Amino acid sequence: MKVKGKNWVKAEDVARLAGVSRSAVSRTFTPGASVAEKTRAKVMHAADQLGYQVNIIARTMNTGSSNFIGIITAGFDNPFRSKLLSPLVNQLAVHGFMPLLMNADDPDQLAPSLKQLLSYHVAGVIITSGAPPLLLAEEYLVRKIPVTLINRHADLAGCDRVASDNQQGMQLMVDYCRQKGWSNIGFIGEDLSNFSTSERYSALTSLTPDLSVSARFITGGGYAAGRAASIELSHCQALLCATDMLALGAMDGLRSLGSETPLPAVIGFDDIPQADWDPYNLTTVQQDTEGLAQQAVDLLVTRIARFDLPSRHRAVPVKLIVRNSA
Amino acid sequence: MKVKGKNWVKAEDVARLAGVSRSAVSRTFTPGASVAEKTRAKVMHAADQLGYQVNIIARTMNTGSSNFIGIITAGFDNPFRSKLLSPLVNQLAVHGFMPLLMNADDPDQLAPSLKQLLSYHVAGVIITSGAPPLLLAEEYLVRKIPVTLINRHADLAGCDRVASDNQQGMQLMVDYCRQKGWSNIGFIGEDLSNFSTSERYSALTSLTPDLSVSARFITGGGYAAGRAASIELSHCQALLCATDMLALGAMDGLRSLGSETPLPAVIGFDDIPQADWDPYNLTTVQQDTEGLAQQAVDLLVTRIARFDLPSRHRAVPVKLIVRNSA
DNA sequence: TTGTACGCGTTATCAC
DNA sequence: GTGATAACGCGTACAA
Repeated sequence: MKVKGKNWVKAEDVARLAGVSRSAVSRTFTPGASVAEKTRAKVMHAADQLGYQVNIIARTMNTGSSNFIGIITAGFDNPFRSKLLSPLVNQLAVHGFMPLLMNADDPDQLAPSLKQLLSYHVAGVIITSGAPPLLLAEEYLVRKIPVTLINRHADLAGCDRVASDNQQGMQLMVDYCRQKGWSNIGFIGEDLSNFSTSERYSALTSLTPDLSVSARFITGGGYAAGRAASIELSHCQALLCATDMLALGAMDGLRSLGSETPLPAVIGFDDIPQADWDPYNLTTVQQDTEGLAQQAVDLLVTRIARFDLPSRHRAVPVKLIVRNSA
Repeated sequence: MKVKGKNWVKAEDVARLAGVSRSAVSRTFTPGASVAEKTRAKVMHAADQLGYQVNIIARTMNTGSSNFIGIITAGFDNPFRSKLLSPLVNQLAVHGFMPLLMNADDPDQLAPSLKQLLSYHVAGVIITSGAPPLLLAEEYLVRKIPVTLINRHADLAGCDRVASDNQQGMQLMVDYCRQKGWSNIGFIGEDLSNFSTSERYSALTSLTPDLSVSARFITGGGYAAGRAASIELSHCQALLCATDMLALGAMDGLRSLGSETPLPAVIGFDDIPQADWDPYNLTTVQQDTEGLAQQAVDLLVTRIARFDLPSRHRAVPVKLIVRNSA
């Protein structure tokens, strides 16, 4: 005798109690199936009584299409990515999808992780900014599994992409600088291999042929990196940072110099919760995380419905939040 | 003709290519099954060639036990919870489990979420501090699905619990205060219905019969809450906070008063990354998130193997990190 | 509208 | 050690 650990209530149990066939139960729980109102009522009553829940595993097996979506991201410790995770999970839930979370902190572990995800027959994959190289994602596209990138470069044909409007964001920053009369500008970014940094930087240079721009790119791109980089750029009038983490570090770096010379203004990008804290009061370009999540899920859902679509790209508008740091 | 979207490679395909039976393929991928080395080699070769991955959905259906673990948490925006999420996901992966992430930000949405999770036939559930009332979790225990709580009260018999050693943490704080000669102490916490706050507060009162302790409990328990509460407690010599977020807010609240009177020392609890930032340099009790995650998963795994176990509780040691705020 | 019968891809069982 | 066969729980074409 097989010892199955659990004794799940199955459709057959409900059918027996309701005095109908098993198919009737199945139809009751299948959206858009045809069941007599009276039968449906009987079934629902019996189901409630037994605490029946459709076994999604079995349903997936049968229909061949799962409602799992892989979310591949790195560094939950990064406040912006955490901030993005919430609406992402919520949006997926709205569409009836269940996220499978994969941590890509360790680049070496990414390949096996992606492989493993495959065996869950995910309906789609969302890859966020922090995650390492995604040549591996090709495996998904070959299998006609949609891949959506958030704030990443579209290294791959056939996958959709949503990103904050970096061009607009830098335009806002530059306009603000001009308005203030700052012409000697510094830029702090992560590695140039980082999509957000490189796109924001190239937007900046294209917008400011007339201004003096000195830039520092620091691997890692966290608080400490910003802190270090700012010290080398203290002669600027304004420091534009590719992320808020860099900006907050920069502010502290500048402050550590003492107040002998006037300190540069600092502008960030993201609007993480910490930007609003007293010691910073950071002026920053706010990313619309709700919007990013909504667009990403929408792209994914439509492509799941129909894989043969041209690659799409959506830019989500950003907003300048003026506080005291600039 | 049924139109299945994908053309997954199945065991049968591998079997055909390898010139063996489907069972041989299954055995090759089933840990601890008996296969001739030569057969295994043939199978592996064919599998690699076709890019075969075991269909976990089908395996789950058959064996009756899934490797899904539900993680129920609220507020990824809380740095401490984000910090905990990483090792949790990693630990689960180590044991071959796949986390299903449920956001419990909206208490009203929690009930349906938990119900839904049930239909994935999760092998177990982890509930973290932020999540709303868990009477609902009883549904799981009735079905013999293990539930492990992290930094929560064990409202329920039969579920395991892991928490930082709050008693020890408060002892460290109090010892430090005595050593410094502070006898007029303030405490800032979230609601008393919050487990961490209430346990830390009662530990504090039991440890300090001889000292004067005034306390403020503020719903929400974030940065703003700490900021507001601190102002009412500025007469104290030391402010002990139930979380780092409260502590950081408290420091800023105190600073906003100007430096007319000497400001109280501030000690936090968590050690989130922001505690180490320049403007704060917060002295705090560090929670061992790796340890919490490891213990939680261990408890879960052992109870999955054997449900009839007495309720267990594990306290994870904490550590005082002395910085400049106290 | 309802019930019967089959198939989804895998693992477990049982003869060989 | 290996291959045939029976489950696992559900959706659905088909016949009634």
